[in-house]
Amino acid sequence: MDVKNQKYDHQSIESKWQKKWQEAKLDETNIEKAPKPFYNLMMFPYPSAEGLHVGNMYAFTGSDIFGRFKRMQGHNVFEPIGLDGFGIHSENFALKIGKNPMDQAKVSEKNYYRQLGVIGAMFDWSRTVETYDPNYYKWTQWIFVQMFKHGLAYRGKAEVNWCPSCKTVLADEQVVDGRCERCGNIVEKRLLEQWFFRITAYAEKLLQNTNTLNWSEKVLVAQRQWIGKKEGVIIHHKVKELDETLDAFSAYPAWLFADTFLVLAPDHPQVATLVKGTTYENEVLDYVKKYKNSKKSTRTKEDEKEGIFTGRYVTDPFSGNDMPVWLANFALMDFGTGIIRCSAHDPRDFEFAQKYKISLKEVVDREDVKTPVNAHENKGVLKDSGPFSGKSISPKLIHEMVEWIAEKKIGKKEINYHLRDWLISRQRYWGPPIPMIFCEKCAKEGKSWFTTEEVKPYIESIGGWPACQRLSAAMAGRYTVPEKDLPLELPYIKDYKPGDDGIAPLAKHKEFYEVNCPGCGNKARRETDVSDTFLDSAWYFLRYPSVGLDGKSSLLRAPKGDASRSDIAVGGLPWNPAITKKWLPVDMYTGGAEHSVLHLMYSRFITMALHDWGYLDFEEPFPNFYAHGLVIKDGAKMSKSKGNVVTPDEYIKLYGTDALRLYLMFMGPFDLGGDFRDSAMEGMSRWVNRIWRLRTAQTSSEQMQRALHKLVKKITEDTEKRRYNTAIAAMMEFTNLVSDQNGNLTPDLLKIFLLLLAPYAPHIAEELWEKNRGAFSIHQQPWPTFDSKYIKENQITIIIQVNGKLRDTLQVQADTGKEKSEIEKLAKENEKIKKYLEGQTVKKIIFVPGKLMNFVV
RNA sequence: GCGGACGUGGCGGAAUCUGGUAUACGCGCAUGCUUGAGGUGCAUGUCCCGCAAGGGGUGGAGGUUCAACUCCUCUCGUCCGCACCA
Repeated sequence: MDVKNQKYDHQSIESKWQKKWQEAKLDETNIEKAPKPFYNLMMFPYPSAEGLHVGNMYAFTGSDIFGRFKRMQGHNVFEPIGLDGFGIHSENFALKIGKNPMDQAKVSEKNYYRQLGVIGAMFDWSRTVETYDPNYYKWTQWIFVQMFKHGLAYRGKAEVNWCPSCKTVLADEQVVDGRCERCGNIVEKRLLEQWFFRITAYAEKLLQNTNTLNWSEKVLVAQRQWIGKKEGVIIHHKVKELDETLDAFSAYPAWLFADTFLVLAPDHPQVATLVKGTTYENEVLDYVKKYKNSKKSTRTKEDEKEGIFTGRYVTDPFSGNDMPVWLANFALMDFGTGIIRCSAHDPRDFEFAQKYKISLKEVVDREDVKTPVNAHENKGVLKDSGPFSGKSISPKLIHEMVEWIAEKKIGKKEINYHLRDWLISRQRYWGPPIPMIFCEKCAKEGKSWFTTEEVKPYIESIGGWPACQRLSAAMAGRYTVPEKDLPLELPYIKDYKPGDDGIAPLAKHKEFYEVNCPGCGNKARRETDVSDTFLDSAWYFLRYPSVGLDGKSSLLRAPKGDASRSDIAVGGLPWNPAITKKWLPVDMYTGGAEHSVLHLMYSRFITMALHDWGYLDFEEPFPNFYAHGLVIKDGAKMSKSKGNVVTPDEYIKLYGTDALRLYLMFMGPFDLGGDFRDSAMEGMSRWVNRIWRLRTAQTSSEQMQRALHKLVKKITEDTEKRRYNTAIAAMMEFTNLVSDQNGNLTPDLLKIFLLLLAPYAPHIAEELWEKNRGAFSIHQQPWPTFDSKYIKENQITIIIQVNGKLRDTLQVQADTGKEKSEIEKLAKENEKIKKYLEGQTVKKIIFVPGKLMNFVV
């Protein structure tokens, strides 16, 4: 017998079915009519390389198996795909290969979509989203406009990362330990005026809602950590000989009695006032100049301990003593008030005090600081071990201290968040131009969009006139590009490279930025920065179900104008409200934990804002989120520099899509990732061929029937919980059994097995389904059910232990296994057991019906 | 420093949620068969010590329990996130 002829020809069979499925529009969801919508979403890829990475395929396969499973369970599954191709990732790749990002986008799109087309996922190709499509970013700009109109977008000064060698602005993610990811040079900070989104306004809601989300725990923890809520107090300090108050923040109020000096951040706005006219003035200002805006990453160890006395003292409201005021660069303007009360408790403060010979207080026992009064009387300095105490102070004591402090009017309660406002502007080319206009004339006259007639409908939503006037003053001269003029298209330019001066490429194009002011009609200047790529991906899930419903969808794959769809035309919104109500929020979201903080936080923020403005009826876009693991290669992280990046293409060609899908899912638990090894890949290819060679017979043994029903139960449970690795192992066990029994399997039973296999290996399942006269398509069949009468064993194994150690097992009828006396009799007759019980007194017998008996002697 | 996850054969990993036959499934390896050879395919074996009977064994030390990979305490180690955070 020639085995070669029996080899599964994956290439022709897989492409045959891919074509048939496409022709049958098997994966195109009837968005309008679906009775049981299930929105199965996965994070769309950002093209930052030639093509798809095996890590992408890993994520998509894990998500797709779930989608296919849900479809067979009777849900109308919508599984969309698109490209997050606008922004810095794609731009950097284009720059690297010396191409215009706009040209490269088309090449990448073709490549990615070709690859995504052969990974066996049930993508609905009639509704793709590309973030660089003007019909998409029209609405990204629309969101920016709404943000501005609702007072959530503002201008402010901010530091940006600047690499002096690459002569470019870098995103935070591109700065690793203070150095440029690409060239290794130390990154500088430059203070520039930027656009921000006021995400901090939602800090509390973003935090509170984490309790309602069904997400992987580690992602929720990361989100809470990122928001970083800290409750504490602000203590007011009167400066001696000056009419000035210094406010310091503390999260550990039990220490406050121990503090002996104050430290300000070098860039604190009150520094100049403090030192004005003192003998220390010049020295301090030199210090400020040196350390202003310096971050840990750009400083040396010695710098960290540098400080300077301001020549001023404040009165400690707790003790009435004088406290010297110092400047030191370990105080950050970013946190709290930029002023620290310092004591011997903190190792950093302690070292600083030692160096500059600042007096400290004695340390007393923890027992003395159990209440605010105790703490006060003892001038309570905590002692745990040596001069430094841990920060483990009970929340109850903190609460009492805060109340006490508020009562004595020494300070006030304060909640501090680590979350910062979202810096949204980029001095780059490849992104949606920020749809704003600045008019100098209007600015001088104090006019802005907030003073126009158009503003009235929005007044209420931003809290009435006072808020509006405040915004008006801060936003003088600012107008949005009129909504009817959106999209504000990104022009094709030749000088798209980021400038060595930190100026956006579009700022060199008069024809782009010269516009008339929407307010006064005079010459004004259009914004030339583009928005952050995270804004593009913060709302794409809202778009997918509505793609095509406005008749002018995605550039490349727009459904041809369909008159029957005119009744649900979108009109003035990025999405169709009825469709959105039907399909959102997303039923299941799958993605990597690595960028789950930023992307998921921003998406939640945008959704909450849209909800508050009345555009959406839900606050949380992803009630269910599953974080998958990372694929590594031969024990090491995949990276271009190591040259160990696996591309799905070669493996699909060699072993087939199904084998690769199965292998990826078999490597390890889906939430933990796995190690990609070529030899193991071959093993999976062998199994696919074994499935191909499975033979059927006229009859099946009862054992086979039982095994199959158990398998149905196992695969159903494992797939639901996404334990794909153990599900595949169970299927392997089943095929091993079939081989052992020489193909003792009827076609009907084989077909049930194929149904279980279908979500995992869609092509071979379909082919074998057809060969066994199953009706097209296997993927539209209902998920099989099991009969519990086949699950119950009639022969069971009873474990016999002596003192908890396994000594023998008994094979008995299921009924017998429940009878204690019966089992005891059998066990005591057992030769092996007899040996262990001989000459011993049985003190106790533990019996678990149907499972085990344990003799305690 | 704070927070989280994890630690099981030569390797990836099962069993941990719900305490009850530790190492399922796969890789690798070994031997044999098939084959002109390589490959493929098939069969058998594969935690450790021991001829066997038996004994030991899930990073380490304790504890709870009739029984612990599983639960608890401590400890060591690895990985991830946050961090001059007051």
